Parts: sequence; C-alpha cells; structure tokens
Amino acid sequence: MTSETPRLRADAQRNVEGIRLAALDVFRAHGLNTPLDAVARAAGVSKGTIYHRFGGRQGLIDAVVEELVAERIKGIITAVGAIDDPVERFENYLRQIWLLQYDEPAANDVLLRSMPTSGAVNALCEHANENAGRLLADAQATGKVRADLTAEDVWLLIWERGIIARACAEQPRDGYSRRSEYTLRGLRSGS
Amino acid sequence: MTSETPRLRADAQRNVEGIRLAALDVFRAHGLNTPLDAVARAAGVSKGTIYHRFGGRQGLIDAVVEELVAERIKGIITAVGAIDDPVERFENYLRQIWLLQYDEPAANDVLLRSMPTSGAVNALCEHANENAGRLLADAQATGKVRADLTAEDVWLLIWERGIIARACAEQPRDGYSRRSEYTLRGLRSGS
DNA sequence: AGCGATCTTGACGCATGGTTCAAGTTCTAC
DNA sequence: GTAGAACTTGAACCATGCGTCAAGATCGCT
Repeated sequence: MTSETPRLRADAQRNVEGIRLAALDVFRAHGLNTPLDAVARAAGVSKGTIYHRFGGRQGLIDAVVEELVAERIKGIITAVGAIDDPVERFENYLRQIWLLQYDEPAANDVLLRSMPTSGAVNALCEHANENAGRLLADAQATGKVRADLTAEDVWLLIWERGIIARACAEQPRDGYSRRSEYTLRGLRSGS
Repeated sequence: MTSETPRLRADAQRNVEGIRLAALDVFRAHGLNTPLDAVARAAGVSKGTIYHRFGGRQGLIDAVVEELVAERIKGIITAVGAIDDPVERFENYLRQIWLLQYDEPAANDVLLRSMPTSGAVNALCEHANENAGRLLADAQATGKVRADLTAEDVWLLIWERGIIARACAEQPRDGYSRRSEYTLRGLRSGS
C-alpha cells in the first residue's frame, strides 16, 4: 500500500522532487512550453534525467499542472460563486479568467489547451468550461446578456484573450484589461 | 536616366522578375514570414539567388509589399470614405480591416508590423493608422462612440485582432467576425 | 569561338530545441 | 567492502530555418 512501484533510490527520489519544484518555478514564470533545458538547469540535473523520470514534457506537466494552476482556477470559480447577481457573476468570471491568463502563462497554456494530449490539462480546462457554461445560462436568464451567445462562444472568447495575453509580452496590464472590457460590454443585450 | 545601375544580365533580370512573382504568390498565401526556401522553390531558383538579388527577406518584402497589400488597404480606406454616417464609417473601417487581417496573412503581417525595420511596411502601417485616427475623431464627435477611446486604442484593437487572426488557422471566418462584432459593440457609448 | 565578367548553386555553419542512449557514476543490499 | 542494480550524464541524432561563399555555369561582347 505504501508504494506499488519498486521504490526509487534515494538520489532519484531527491531528483524527482527537485525537478518538480524547478518545473513549478520555471513553468509558472514562462509557461508550459519553456525549454526543458531551463527546467533541468534550475533543478541542477541534466535534460536526460527529466526524460528518464517523467518521460518528457507531457509527463512533467501532468506531474505539476494540478499544483500549478488548479488552485487558481478553482479560486476564481469559488470567489465568483459568492456573487448574487448572475450578470455580475458571469462578467466577473470572465474578467478574472482573462486576468489570470495575462498574469500566469502556465494557466493560460492550460486554458488554451496547449497540450491537447494531456489528460490532466484537459480535465482542468473542461472544468473551467463547464462552469462558464453554467454562469452563462444564469446570466442569459436575466435577459441582460445576449441570448445568441453560446457556451462555445464563451470558450472562444477566452481562447482569444489567451492568444492575446500570450503575445502581449511587454504590454501594460491595464491596457489589456481595458480592451477586455470593451469585449465584455459587447456581450450585453440591447441595441 | 533609363537605368542608373549597370543593368542586369538577361538571365538575372528574368530571375528577379520570377522571384518577385513567386514572392507575391507565396507571401499572399502564407504571410511575410514564409521560409525563403519556399519562395525560391516557387521561383525555380535557389535560396542564394534571392539573397543575391534582394539582400534577404527584408529586401524582398520591400520589393513586393506595395503591390501585395497597398491596394487592399487603400481600397478599404476609399470604400469606407464613401459612407456618410461617421459612426458607420468608423465601424465599417474596423470591420473591413479585421476581415482583411483574417483573409490575407501578408496584410496582417504589415498591420502587425512584423518587419519593424522595413520602411515600406511601416509606411503602409502608418498610413492605415492615420486614417483610423481621423475616422475615430469623426465618430467620437457624434457622441455615439466612447469618448475615452484613443487612437492608440484603435491601433491596439487592430493589433489584437491580427494576433487572433494569425492564430485562427482552421477556425471559421464567421465565428471570427462574429466575435469581432462583440468588441465593436463595446466601443459604443452608453450604459 | 572564346574570354572574362556576371550569375547561380548547394553544401556549409549557425542557432534553437526535442529526444535518445552508451558510458560512466553512485547507491545499497549483502 | 564490494558486486551489481539503479541512476545520471552529455554528446549525438533529429528537424527547422537563416545567412554565406567557393566553385562552377552562363551570358554577351569582341
């Protein structure tokens, strides 16, 4: 029960942990596509070790993505869930997700499905999308949000903002979010 | 007066023309960052010849960009200039530019200033921006377009759509333009 | 026709980054 | 203490694409 696999040697175990920590740092700062060399260097091991222990980028991501972004996304879902007004709730959800995409390249990569073959990443992304779908329906029920908006539209709006956030690089955060706001206004009903 | 430089040999002249034509085709289809190998292959010459005749990507672009996109941009400016209502004029300008960005990767590259060191590209981009500034001012004078919108905002909105268009790849055109419309609505005054 | 100037070629070196694996190192059970 | 399994390394391979240049091909003038 304690450990199914034959147990790692002490040095290997140390390395696995070191690599995980390094990956958390490096991915957090530069996204899930950072060269594995960078992770290896940060962990003080060689590239080969990462391939050995995690099987490649995908495995490494699977091993850290939960700790890397799940908290953030769930935090937003929870925080926004406390808002009473459905329109406010929906709009704030988008605002926060969009800012998260700007602030955290790794979270952005998850929401953009950069690693479409990773189960862990997809699960997180699905989770976010389901929530968005619910919030959208509630908001539309008030009549204050355009009725022709679909759940897929919302996902694509998040995708679009993510693509922009990724390209933003050195552009100011408030400009980014001001322009996000224009899109948000366009989602409301009327004229 | 007929020709300052010592005149090219006939075969060289043929190649210059062939390369220009090939570049028009290839750039039109895949944007200004297409590997020069592709242009060379399309022209039936080798990479080296392009470097020889045009000095590299930049020179080649300078030699074709005018023919490649000036027409399109000027066409939009003219067409839109015929609209009476300033708001309509402004909004249609954005609509058309945004579609151009989706339809023509090369025009998109110009508007995104992909080649910041190319005078020819910059001139075209400037020209478009000046026009947008004028249209914005007129539209704002009616009070129907948000007063806090600046010319730089408009440029950045074009930049954002361009980044998205570039990433769109296999996404449907009408989804892209529907979402553009949301942003457009958000630019109007009110609420 | 032949010579020299002009022109083209394609293989080379550069850099990035993923992925593999033979060889060498370190651990640990005995 | 040591044998041998477990582990790590780093250089080698791949692929992409830019930019260069010595060698060879072609043109066109005489």
